[in-house]
Amino acid sequence: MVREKTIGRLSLYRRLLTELQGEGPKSVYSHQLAARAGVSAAQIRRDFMILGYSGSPAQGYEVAKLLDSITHFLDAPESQGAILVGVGNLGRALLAYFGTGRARLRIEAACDNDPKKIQRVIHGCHCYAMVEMPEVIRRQSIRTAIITVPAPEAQAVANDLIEAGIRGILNFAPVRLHVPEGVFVENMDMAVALEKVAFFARQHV
Amino acid sequence: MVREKTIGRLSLYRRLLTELQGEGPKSVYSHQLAARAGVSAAQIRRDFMILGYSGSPAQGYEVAKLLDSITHFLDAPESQGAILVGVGNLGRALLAYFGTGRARLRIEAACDNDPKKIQRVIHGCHCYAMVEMPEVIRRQSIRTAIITVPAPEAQAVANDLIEAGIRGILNFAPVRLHVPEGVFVENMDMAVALEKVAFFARQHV
DNA sequence: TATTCATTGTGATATTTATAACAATGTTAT
DNA sequence: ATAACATTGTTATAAATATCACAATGAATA
Repeated sequence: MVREKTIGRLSLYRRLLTELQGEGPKSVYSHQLAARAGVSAAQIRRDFMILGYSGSPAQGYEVAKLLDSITHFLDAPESQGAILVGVGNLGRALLAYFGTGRARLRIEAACDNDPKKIQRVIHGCHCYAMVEMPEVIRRQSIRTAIITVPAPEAQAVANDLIEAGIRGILNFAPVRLHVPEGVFVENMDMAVALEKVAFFARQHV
Repeated sequence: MVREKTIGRLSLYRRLLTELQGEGPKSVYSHQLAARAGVSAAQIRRDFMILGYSGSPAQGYEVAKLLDSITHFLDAPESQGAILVGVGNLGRALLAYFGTGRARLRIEAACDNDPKKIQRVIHGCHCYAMVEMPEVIRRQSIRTAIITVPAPEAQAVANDLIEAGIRGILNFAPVRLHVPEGVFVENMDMAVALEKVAFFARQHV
């Protein structure tokens, strides 16, 4: 019943609303948020239906209350951690990217099997040895993982992660992971994305 | 008429088929490729309908001919270049990631406004000053761009890129770009992706 | 040669996702 | 007060996407 695309947009709306809040306005209309999000106003109102918060036809939505509603819907009651596996170029870039803030969803640990990285702190995140991974995941009750290892290792890493209790994987390795029922995988396949863009760059002329 | 999702999958199939070719088999059945791609066999056969290449009910698809057909459909007749703007952590990681091979689609140039990076070669890619960007794009007939600049700069960069002739953008900045009709944008919003994974890691229990 | 069989290509159908449309709301202007 | 208006919430509709189902194919076997 929960639409996958809707979840992604709610996350986007939350970020946009947080930015908006910093600019002053206490309330916002669907069409204003729509313009920032690059979606239709109808889409926004439809997405908000699952939140259980209603705006007013005259004032629109109260930014603060809307943010509360989205956060209540999206986030776990307690703060949630993630683990990143594979501290190569891309892994480090992601550690830096996610480093700042995000009280509710942080990368709490990294893993690699390169001795030069193990027990180091990289962009503010402690790097453990691969063998320590299951214990870290269990100790910190982590359910979300980011895979940034080379393609040939990705499936084995995924298996270990799932074995240790991971239930959601953000996969940057250019491989389709085979996972059991109940494990959610989101693929960030950058090679595919770039080829898609190149294709439509020609079509859309 | 060309389905966006289909293009992405064709790109994926091509990569999987190239891997497969290295393993020996000269032909492949839809269900074999489906297993590797993590989609249904029917999905594969349907996607292939736009290629104008038919397999045989007995032999399946000839890998080499299939690869030719996909490449003929996806790629430009001449090789196509891309430009990357923003050589920060993520930008460098992508230069490394896309560095190897890809004869038909290469990152031919990078841009930044940090004097320490300008006129350097980073992961095999020459870094130009931002002011040189339009000229590089025009000279090398580049139509595809990757944006990895900080969020506040992304829209201005996009405007300049489009002005210079870019028609497809792979956007890593956590901002929705406003672009004119005829310009294709693919957002790689990693914060949104991670939150989505975290959400479904809890739901899918 | 006739039969069996797994597979293909594609029309029909289902599901997901997005848009359109509009009554209900409540503020503002008259 | 009342009318005019822009906006909301939601139902109805459309478009995009995925699955199902099966006749047609042609190699392998008998």
